[in-house]
Amino acid sequence: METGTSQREDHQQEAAARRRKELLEAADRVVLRDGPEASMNAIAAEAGITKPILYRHFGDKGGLYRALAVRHTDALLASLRNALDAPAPDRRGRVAATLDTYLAAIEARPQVYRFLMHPADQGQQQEQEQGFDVGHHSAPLLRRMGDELAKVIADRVELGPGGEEVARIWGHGIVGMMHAAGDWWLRERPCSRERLVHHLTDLLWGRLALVDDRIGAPGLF
Amino acid sequence: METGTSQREDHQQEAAARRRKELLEAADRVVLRDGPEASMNAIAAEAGITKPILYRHFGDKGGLYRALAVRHTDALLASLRNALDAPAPDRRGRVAATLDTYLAAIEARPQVYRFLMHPADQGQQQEQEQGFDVGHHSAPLLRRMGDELAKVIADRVELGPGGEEVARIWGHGIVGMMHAAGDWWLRERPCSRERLVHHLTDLLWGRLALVDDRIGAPGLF
DNA sequence: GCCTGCTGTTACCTACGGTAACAGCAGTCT
DNA sequence: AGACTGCTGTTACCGTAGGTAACAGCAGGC
Repeated sequence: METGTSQREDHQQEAAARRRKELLEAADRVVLRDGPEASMNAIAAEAGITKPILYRHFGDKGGLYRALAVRHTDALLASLRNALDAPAPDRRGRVAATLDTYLAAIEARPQVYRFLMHPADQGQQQEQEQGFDVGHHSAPLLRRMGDELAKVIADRVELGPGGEEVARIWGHGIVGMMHAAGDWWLRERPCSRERLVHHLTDLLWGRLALVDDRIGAPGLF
Repeated sequence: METGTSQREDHQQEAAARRRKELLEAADRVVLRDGPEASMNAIAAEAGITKPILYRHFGDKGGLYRALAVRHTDALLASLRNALDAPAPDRRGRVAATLDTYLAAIEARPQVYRFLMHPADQGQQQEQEQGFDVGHHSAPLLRRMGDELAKVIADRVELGPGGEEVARIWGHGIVGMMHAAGDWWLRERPCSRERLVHHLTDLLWGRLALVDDRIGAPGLF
């Protein structure tokens, strides 16, 4: 019959999924320790096994890295959505809270951040039916955040005709602003997180348009 | 005496500099053809020599890549400064022109762009007295652009007390916005360059603060 | 003629990603 | 019971990449 077989298959799939999780956790530890250039050997050793098993589970290095990235990206996106939906007096408050959530996350775990943002360009092979569920879920973090924010903007703000296009542009632009400023801030720590959030929100709120030209400057910029 | 020796040294240095330039041009061709993961062997072959010479000139792969990046980055930054200084009716016009210059550049030579922006994280070794002039001139493009824009903002806009901090934050934020939006746009080509520039400038000009909430939305974002 | 400092070579090392080929051990089918 | 399947795990290997001796030749200054 089929039930016996499928029961067994279920058990095996379940076991495989558990194993996969264990492997991912081991990989996580290594990446956290060694940075994004952790080797497959090192990860296998940390997991207490040898390379071929890793390859059976994840196909290739890119597969493993994608799986890892998906986990972290999902977690970060969830907390961002949370901040975007949290109660706050006004839209500006919510935007500031979301920026702060992001910055707090990268501040708390810079190694993870480095791994997600600078994944050493792990090749652009197409789907190729590897059999894993990673698919296009693996779009790098920046693009995924941009897309998500675009959706939120298109949903919640009235932009008139062509608004969807504007929402996408703004989504990716804002995410990029947050990312670059965060990256720089994380390296140089030139000020507190609050001040950074405040000034970025100011920028987004159009203060650039409002400030005066410097006296003596040639009226430029 | 010393004059003879130093004359000779001058000649040698000069010859070395020429050679270096030739090698860089060869490397450039290979990178343009093969993308950022071009191998040292391939570059050496293109230059008509073998690996050790490359290593004598550039120390290691990172050194070569940095030297290449500096060339392209300098060129791009020069054209951006140009756009920022060009005559335009108002500040908004200048900002739009600068955005457009950047986007036109990455549109014209996406391979170079990919090489500069996703340089496969070529390690973070400190200076180490390698003897080359690369030094901290090699800060990745994004950070250099951010710093440059920060200078321009601080110079030309009156931001009041603490303005330098604000200028740096804005500089890196704006550059990040431009970069992420450009990266996304280059991949998806969802609209013309003009529209992208227009909407980004709008964003920078505070339209986000001005638009109404969508009717029916929970008043959020 | 000898030394110095470059250019260039061949030949090698190490480390990494990736892949057979094989052994063992469940549970299933006959 | 035994053959079969599908996993887990291994050792041992391959190709290629970055990087490094060690050595040969060739200019010019002493």
